[in-house]
Amino acid sequence: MTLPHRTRLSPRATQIVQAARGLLESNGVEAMTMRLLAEFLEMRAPSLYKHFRNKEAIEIALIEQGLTDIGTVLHEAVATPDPDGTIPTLLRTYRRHALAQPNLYRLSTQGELPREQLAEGLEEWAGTPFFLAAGEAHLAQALWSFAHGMVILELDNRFPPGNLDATWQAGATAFNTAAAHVPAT
Amino acid sequence: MTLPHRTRLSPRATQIVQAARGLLESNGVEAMTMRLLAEFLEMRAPSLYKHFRNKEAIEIALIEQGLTDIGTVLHEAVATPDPDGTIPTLLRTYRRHALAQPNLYRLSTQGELPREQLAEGLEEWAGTPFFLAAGEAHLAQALWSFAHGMVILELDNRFPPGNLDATWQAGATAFNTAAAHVPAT
DNA sequence: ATTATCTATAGATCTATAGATAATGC
DNA sequence: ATTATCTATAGATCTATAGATAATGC
Repeated sequence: MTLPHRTRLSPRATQIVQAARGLLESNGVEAMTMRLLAEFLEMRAPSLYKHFRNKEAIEIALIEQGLTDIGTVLHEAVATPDPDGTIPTLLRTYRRHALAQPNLYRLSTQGELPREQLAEGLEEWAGTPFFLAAGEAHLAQALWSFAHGMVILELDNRFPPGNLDATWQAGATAFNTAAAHVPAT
Repeated sequence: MTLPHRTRLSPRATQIVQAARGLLESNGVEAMTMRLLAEFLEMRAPSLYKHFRNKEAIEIALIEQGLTDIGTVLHEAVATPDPDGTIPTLLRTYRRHALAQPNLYRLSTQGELPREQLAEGLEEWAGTPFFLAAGEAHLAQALWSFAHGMVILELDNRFPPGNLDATWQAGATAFNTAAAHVPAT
């Protein structure tokens, strides 16, 4: 399955998005202001508006990057054969990827998506690995919800102290068992 | 299991929190400002500071209310015998409750909790029904993650058009099967 | 007396536009 | 010529404090 086309950006605009990503990841979403971004780039805030219509346009570029990155690693994960089964592999990959860039993960998965401004097909493409692993659309969505819930609760430090690996394992087993009962097509 | 004590508030402070809840629910979290809250109450913003130290204190009262409400309905749900099993009932109740007050749900379940300022034991008490339904701590956390992921993705309009009931059903079945294999204590 | 309200205002933000100036590309 | 930058600044916020005034409770 091939990656949808993303909005093409000028070299300078690409630099700005990279800087925004760095700022977001190291200082959190509340640091993602035009002023701080400009400061980080050693330029003045109004100059940013020659490259992006407004702040939202930068956020959209970041969301596209977040969805592209996550889709890339998940597609790779489900393509790799694993004796444990593809659901545990998918979940491990999902968790590792999200925790490695928590703030970009949040930005691209929380809140409503500005779909009409996003590269066509990107969102669906990024979610397809769940379908490939679960074998059926509803179970796939349930599996995705479990993964997202786990990640976001872990990032928000909502779990009591304990062994989170075992929690992932419990969910993986439950979904793996359910997937085994999906009739093959 | 008995509800932990919450911070006691003066009658006027209670009114303010109720107004804040109304404002939050009808206008979203970005409308939850001291100015708009005061306007809603037909008073001036500085007067609010005679009742609450700062804005965070109001948010904390709201979070306590959110956790108390959710805990109350979930405890009731798992106490009611149901031929379908307690996991499907718990999930149905969780979803219905969250969707009925989406903004309070978000406020009390997203982001880090200011635990040291929250009523002792409240968070744990609100989550106990998952343990009662799943029969084991790790499966309980996985079930909670599934429920939270489903709700938050539904609220954020992240699912493609389709039958969400079937998705809940798929998850419920997966967890129900897993719970059936938990050895009874 | 005490408590709740008010007015006035400090002090920090933020996004975004207008118009001048410097740098680059044909 | 065009594009990228700058300075200056408009116009909206926000939270929170200080101190005056009105309302309430003993």
